[in-house]
Amino acid sequence: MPAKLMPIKTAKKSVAVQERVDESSISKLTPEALSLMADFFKVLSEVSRLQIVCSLKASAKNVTEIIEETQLGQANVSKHLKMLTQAGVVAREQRGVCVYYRIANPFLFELCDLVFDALTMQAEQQSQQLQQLSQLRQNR
Amino acid sequence: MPAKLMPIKTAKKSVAVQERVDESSISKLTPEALSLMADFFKVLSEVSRLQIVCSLKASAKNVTEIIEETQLGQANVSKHLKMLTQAGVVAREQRGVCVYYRIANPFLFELCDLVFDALTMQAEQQSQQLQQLSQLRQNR
DNA sequence: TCATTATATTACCACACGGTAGTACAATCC
DNA sequence: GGATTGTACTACCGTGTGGTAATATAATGA
Repeated sequence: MPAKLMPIKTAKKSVAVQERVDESSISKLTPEALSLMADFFKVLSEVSRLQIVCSLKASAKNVTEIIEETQLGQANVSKHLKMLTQAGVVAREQRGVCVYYRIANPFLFELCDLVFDALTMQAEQQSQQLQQLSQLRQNR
Repeated sequence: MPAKLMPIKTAKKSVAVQERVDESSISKLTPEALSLMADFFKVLSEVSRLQIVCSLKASAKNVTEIIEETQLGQANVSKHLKMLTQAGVVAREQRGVCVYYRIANPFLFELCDLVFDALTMQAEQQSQQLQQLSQLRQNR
């Protein structure tokens, strides 16, 4: 039974006890905890997997539908879905002959939107800086 | 000049125009945009780099200090710092002989805390489900 | 000048991983 | 039974990348 996680707003509830961390802090995490985080990020660090995740945003889909939407190879999609499932990012559900996958935790979309916005702003700032630079060069 | 990005709360301001996306949505991103996101996640998908990022949470540090704190090899740290710098995650600043690095965008910590909380809750739920399962087995 | 310190770079190895062809397997249909 | 469909798995190849030793470079100090 795939478990729904709570939305971000209420997520701070009970953090694993981490001998006196200054409240939700990355600074003193053990290498093991960092390894878990790294694994999570690794799952999201491939375009194909992000494509699959995106294709599941609107609704749950079976493998064939995912293949059609992403234009990825069948074995490839199957492999990625296995990884996404093991990571708890998507949930698997057999319906008759087909196997449907869905996002296990809507938190993922908030996260991706956040990252996308940050990257967008970063890109904007960089282009602004380039503009300022070229203006400086012209005014010289 | 490393640019500070805005905190999460106000980050939604100006998203790159993406022909009628339903407001901050991953669902219809181009493969190119997904590729940028994947690259960002890939930077954070290695324990060593997360260790370096963590070591910079308290304050900016030079390479030698980072090496001491993380216990990583010098060439290794240098390589990772280059990658982190190119990704815009950390900023480089030469002070005399030493080179100091600092987190370029505090947004990163909010992101990592969010992910850590989510992973923690996920782990908690899984252990709860295991408990329930073993109880079911006993009551049988 | 020579040694030392701080950082970066290169070359190399080992390994992980993405993609794919081929195969397996179950269910359904003819 | 035989063919087809939907999904998973295995084997394999090529590439990317983390770690490290060795080297480079620049600055500082003896």
